[in-house]
Amino acid sequence: MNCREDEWLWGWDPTPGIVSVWASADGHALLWRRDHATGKLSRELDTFVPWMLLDRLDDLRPESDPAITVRELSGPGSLRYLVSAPDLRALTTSILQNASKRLGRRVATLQDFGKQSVLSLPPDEQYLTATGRAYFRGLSFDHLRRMQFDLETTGLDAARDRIFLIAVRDPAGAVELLEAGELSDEAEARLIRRLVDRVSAADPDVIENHNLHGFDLPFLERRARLLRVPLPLGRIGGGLRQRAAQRGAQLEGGAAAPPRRRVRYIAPGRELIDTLDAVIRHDFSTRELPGHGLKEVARHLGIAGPDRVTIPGDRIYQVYLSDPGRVRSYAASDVEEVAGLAKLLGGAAFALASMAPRRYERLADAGAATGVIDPLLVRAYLRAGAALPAHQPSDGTPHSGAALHLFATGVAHRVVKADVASLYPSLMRAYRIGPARDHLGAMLALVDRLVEQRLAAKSAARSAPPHSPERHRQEAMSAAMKLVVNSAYGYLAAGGDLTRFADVHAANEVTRRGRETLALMCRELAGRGVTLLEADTDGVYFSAPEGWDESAERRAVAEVAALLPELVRLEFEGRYAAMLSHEPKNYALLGYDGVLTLRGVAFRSSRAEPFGEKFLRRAIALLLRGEVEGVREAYLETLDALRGHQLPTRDVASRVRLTKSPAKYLESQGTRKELPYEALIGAGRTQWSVGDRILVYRTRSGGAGLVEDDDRRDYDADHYVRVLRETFAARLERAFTAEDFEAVFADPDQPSLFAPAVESIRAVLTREPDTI
DNA sequence: TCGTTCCGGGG
DNA sequence: GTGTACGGAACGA
Repeated sequence: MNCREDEWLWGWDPTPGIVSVWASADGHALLWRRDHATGKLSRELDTFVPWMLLDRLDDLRPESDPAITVRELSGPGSLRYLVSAPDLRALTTSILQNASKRLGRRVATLQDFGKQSVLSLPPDEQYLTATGRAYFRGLSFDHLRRMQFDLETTGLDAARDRIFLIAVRDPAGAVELLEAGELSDEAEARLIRRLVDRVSAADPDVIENHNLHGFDLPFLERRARLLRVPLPLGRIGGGLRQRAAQRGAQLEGGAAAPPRRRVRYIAPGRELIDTLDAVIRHDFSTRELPGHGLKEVARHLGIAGPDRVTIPGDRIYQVYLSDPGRVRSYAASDVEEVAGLAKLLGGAAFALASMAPRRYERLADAGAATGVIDPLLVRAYLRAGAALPAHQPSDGTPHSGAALHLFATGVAHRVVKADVASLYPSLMRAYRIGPARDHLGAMLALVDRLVEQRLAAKSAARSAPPHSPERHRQEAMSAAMKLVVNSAYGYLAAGGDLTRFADVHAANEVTRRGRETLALMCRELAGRGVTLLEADTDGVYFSAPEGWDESAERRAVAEVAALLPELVRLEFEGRYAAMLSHEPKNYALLGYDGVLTLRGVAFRSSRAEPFGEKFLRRAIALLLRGEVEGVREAYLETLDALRGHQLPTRDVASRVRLTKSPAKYLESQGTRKELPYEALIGAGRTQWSVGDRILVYRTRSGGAGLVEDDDRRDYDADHYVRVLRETFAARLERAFTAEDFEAVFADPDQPSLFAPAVESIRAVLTREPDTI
């Protein structure tokens, strides 16, 4: 760590082992540090001089308070006065008083000045920014003492429902199940006290769960408050504290309270980590997760055990009453999976905490632009002694986006995907596009450094033994760096005055270069004889001419790659036997290994009836293999199965989430009947909770059916036959001429004299008018 | 039908 | 003293 750019990225103070920081406005900072060799935790008190940045000195009276020091920073930025004082609160009060006098109106908080006039960070971030310290130096993820707990409750409403069981996994991996035994205030209070005891005894650095901030902590806090049980989950006294947050617990506060104030909880000395944040962040770049729920994600990532018990959320307490063993197993699996998930996906936040001057838990849920890049830039400017530019309102220039082209629809063969990895940051680097007001060039310097060091981390990960801590560390570092690099563009493009250095003109220049690059790729590929299918932002699908083998495909991509600027790297991303191109961003791919991938809402929708999804998968696989007769057979079989009621009711039902309470639905029932609620009422249910998910279908008698444990098979076959044709078979429309489509999906009950023979039908590819 | 708002997750 | 995801589904005239 010697050069200036490295200090911008990592800070400069080498203090190792920081696992938590708690600083206060009077200049005291408590540090908890873990020794990497012995694993021992130490607590130390440090001091710092609280500071803030101001754009003017009008409201300071240094002559009357000699403890206040002012340093003027260099350069053109308007936040140019670095003001320090031993006590932030006293300084703030004095500034506000003076400002109120000067302006002749009451100025209540620093925020009233507007962020163009003042920058005042929370004490922990002042401390980290000023000292150049950061979390976790010399530690790997496994050095952290991590504890997981998961509440099982009788429902979702903390005002009414109770906690009856808590699964706790200690840092050594032992799982313990705490149970209330009965539904009473005393039993529940005892249960909460036992949880607090376990946390104190294990003394973890980190507490983790899935949706910890959205469910477990707010529920626990509310129950503890109602039962008057103290909740000292942190390492210093007192209960939980709060911070404002975008996602988190909706604060209840009366009906007239300001809407949607959300908070997250803080337990000083520990870091409260929600694996849901890590999942969302991961899916943001991969876009491959089926959902963000713990069970789905654990299954998808191979963390779930084969004997994982699943119970629908609204049945957990009922099941507990009749078969407590199942719920114990369920809850134990939850904390095990959370521990696995936190390690698998949480490494990026861990790595970010060793760069940016913020607490680990803040970096785990922060958006990368305002949450990571901005703190890095603030620290860089202060380190350089340079004044910071203030936020600037938009000049009205609209933001222009990426390109999207659909060149052909229908079925194509020998499909190749080529794309530019990290297109936007590459363009920023290649053409030196950065924020106009960033006079230090810190943003581009950071992006350059991150890209270079990411390559190093990737190669270090590859050469480390699989599953080793070193491999995990390097992979996590690489993921973190990718996250920051890819959000650099988002930082530029952020609307309004959200980010300090936001610059629409620079952002538009990036997208313009992006469109230009994509167009060049498409033209050059087409010029080499391929058929373009679809191009989106940074990548293109094309179909290779008959007779090309993989090396010919690669050669074409490499030739085009050579025409692009240095740093903009076009890569051969994959090749597929066939593709069904339906609409922009909606397509199916059949790999040479036989694996079928469906993309886009047309092919995967959460509400889709299972029989239709199964038909669609089967029909598309056959279609892409050239077996049109098979497609017809699949269609006829599904028709027959529906008409003969051979399919279980579950297969025709849609999964819907309830958004109206019983009372609210009864209010509107007169004006509009809705299938899900009619199904509930028809099944004799008068109580349900908003958020419950149910399976509903349309019955033969035109009513609404609720799928429970039984299988009544009284669904309206004609209705589902129409659904089969109109919503599922219709997804194959582009694959055929209109006449052929009618023949393939003709109803045998309504024979047509002039239909072409299905065995002679071939799928087609149709050029769309889109040109470049 | 179209624009706008809400949601994702947790029991 | 938070952060501008994104794409579908539900809502409200």
